[in-house]
Amino acid sequence: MIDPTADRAQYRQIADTLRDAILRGELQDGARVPSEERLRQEHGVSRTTVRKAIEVLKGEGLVDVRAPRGTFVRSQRPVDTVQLRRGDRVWTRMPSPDERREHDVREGVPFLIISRSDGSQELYPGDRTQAQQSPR
Amino acid sequence: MIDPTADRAQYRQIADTLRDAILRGELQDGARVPSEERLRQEHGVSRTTVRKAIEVLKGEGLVDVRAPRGTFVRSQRPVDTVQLRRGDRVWTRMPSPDERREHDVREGVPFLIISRSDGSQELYPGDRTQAQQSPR
DNA sequence: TCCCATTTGTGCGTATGTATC
DNA sequence: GGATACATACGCACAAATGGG
Repeated sequence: MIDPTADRAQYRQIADTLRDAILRGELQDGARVPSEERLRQEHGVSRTTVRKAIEVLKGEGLVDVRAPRGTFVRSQRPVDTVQLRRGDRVWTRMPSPDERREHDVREGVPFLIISRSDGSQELYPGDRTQAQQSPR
Repeated sequence: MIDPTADRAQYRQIADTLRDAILRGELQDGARVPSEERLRQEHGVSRTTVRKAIEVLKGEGLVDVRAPRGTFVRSQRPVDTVQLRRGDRVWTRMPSPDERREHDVREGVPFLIISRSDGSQELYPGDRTQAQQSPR
């Protein structure tokens, strides 16, 4: 139950509740998160507040909002593995909206970036890519 | 000038304008972004709309909101380099609010995660860390 | 110290649009 | 066509922290 008088903002409390449910596996990959209207009633808050909570989870890459179908728990296991070579460097940053479109990446999903020693650069969706050192 | 009748949402148009200014260097590292009230007047929209635009830029890690002082262009910090060893894997994901506090990471900044072959895991702030293959 | 203006944070209500089922 | 659900945008109000006088 959320507490309007608590030190923590109501929308953060709701986000905490949903995050817990996801991380505990109560809401599994692909599961539907209750609708904004449903959450609004459950927690006795405004729709604005519910939407802010969902925003938080989107920013963490935990959910995927597909309007107007609903909001769903995002599966986030790295599936593609990219091999690293000597001298390669790896870093990460958030994409711009244009880059998200171009690379088909959802909100809350960072890029995994590999700079090869020859100067070339490769961008990968961070929710399904991992880089690996050649085990030799 | 933003166009309320355009296909693109007004808050996205405002975000585009600000992003351009930042990327073109018109708003430099550490520079103050105009206040919400100022932007509201400039673009003739509601504060809600302005705040959504800022949200977008926060999500991209381009600005840093320090209430109630203002919103600032995020300055890029010096980059730490982490050495990769054989069998290491690298990936990325967004932190939760708790993790952001713990690792002193701002909104819109992803983690760079290194899994060592011994099973241990290291989390780094993605805005100031890169991983590198030992050049041997 | 105190007051005040500024600025962001949080939360409410409302309305309309649009895509899906 | 209708119900549902998310997107966008407006207005309002109050809180809290900062900084200047």
